[in-house]
Amino acid sequence: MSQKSLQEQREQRLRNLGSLVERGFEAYPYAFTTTTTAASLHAAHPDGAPGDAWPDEDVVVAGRAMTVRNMGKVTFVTLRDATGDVQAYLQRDRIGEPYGAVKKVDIGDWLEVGGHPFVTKTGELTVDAAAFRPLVKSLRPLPDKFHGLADKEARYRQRHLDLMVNPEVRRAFVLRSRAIAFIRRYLDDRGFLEVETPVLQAVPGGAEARPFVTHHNALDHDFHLRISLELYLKRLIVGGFDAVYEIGRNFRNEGISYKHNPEYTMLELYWVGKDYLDILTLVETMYAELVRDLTGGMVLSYQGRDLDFTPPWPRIDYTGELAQRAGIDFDVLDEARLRAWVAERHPGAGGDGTQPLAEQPFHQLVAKLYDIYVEPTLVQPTFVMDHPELISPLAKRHRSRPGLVERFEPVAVGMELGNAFSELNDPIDQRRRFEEQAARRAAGDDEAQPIDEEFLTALEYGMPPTGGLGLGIDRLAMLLADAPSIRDVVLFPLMRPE
RNA sequence: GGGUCGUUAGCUCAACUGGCAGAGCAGCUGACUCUUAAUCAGCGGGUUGUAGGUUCGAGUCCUACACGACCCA
Repeated sequence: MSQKSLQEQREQRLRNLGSLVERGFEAYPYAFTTTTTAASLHAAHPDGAPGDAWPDEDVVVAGRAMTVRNMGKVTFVTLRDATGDVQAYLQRDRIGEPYGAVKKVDIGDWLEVGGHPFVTKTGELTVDAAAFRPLVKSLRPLPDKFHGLADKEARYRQRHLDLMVNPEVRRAFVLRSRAIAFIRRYLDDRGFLEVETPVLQAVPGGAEARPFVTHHNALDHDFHLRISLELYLKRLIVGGFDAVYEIGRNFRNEGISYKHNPEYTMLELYWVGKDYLDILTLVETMYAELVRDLTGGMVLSYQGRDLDFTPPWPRIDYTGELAQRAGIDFDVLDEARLRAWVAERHPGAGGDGTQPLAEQPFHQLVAKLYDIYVEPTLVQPTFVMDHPELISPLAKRHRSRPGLVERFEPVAVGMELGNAFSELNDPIDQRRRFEEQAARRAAGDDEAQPIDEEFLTALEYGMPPTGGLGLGIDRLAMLLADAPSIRDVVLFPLMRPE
């Protein structure tokens, strides 16, 4: 690919770097020290009027030159640091001979500027430079200073550029980081212990998903990247910890969509002595307090809709809601009747050539009906309660509702935000559930979970009654940042290599 | 997996029913001591995603491929 213009600009910038060195500047200095930042300088002088000046206040700021307006013997430079933008004013009469080097400053270079603050005729707080120093040369031109970088592919592949020129992008990732920090603080304050469990697993379990496979050379064995944190964390409960959590990356070998990235971040926690209703209270309170802490209110504006996180959130019944939404007037777990109903209502095969809905394995059929009739209708934060056992192989049977388990999912804007159970701690029942999963695997369902004998053995030592939770961090960040796609809250979303 | 759309200068985008590939920003030269999308004058910058095809002639039409976006399942 010929890039003559780009090459010319790069060569010009290298020549400019050479000129700066000839003038006695260090090409790549090792450190610099500032006295303030763009944001704190603005905060220190909030109500400056044109003509105001603080000649006794010496400040040093540093940042990337985003615009350079050279007017001959005076030059304005907009510097951007991690906190925002601040303008610098370089005039020959004040700086003296080194002013000649200003012509060799390119947009994108980092500059250190020392001087005193004043307010320009047009009311902008500015540092009147007594001295300046280049900190690093940018060899490449920045994207359009007005339009920024718009091409989504370029923004994802070159996130550094996206962050540089599209300041609102930074905000989403700051929010994400603060949310994670809040969760850590919240759980630490309640006596939870943060732990780390293996990413490389011989038997990937804890969820129904296809794993990535990798190979360990010295052991000459294939391992899987984890698809959940669940089974190892429960083994820690067996071992005697009474409240643990992990915030970590899961890897699922499946498609990409606005709410799915193949690697994504989950919070999982396990809490001894608690059942799913205790966990529900924890989720409701933690989510609400987090939203209030980060945004100041309980209502988030997401893609034009107001989401109210004020507890208590509505609770709806999985099977009951499905029946009502779909207009089914019998028990949705009555397989024969449901298949007949589906055969009548959804006769076609899926667009991807899969078998007709009515002929799919019953657990898949139920889950798909939920995906069609229930999940998309749930906009406000809502708890979906008491799932069928056949789609919940790790959750404890409901204490009073046959065929169901003690489980809930927080849902908002049609997105599953998490998943929680009264954890199944009966090793005999757990083995039976695994065997059902194994039968599904044998029948060709490669998302069904393999039997994890080590986990079963651990359970046989006795896991005390425990409530557990998985919470999607990326989707939480989407809500907080008002981001329409998960790729807007993942710094480097997975892309096919160019 | 299916459908629709997109890919033109470093960036943002034009280019009619096929007829010399353009603008703004960025860059270069010059002017300018309060500008802020600075302004003014001049100049350079292209294998139009890749590979084929149709045509006197292709950014434009056809085929395949690559990458991406959006929608559907």
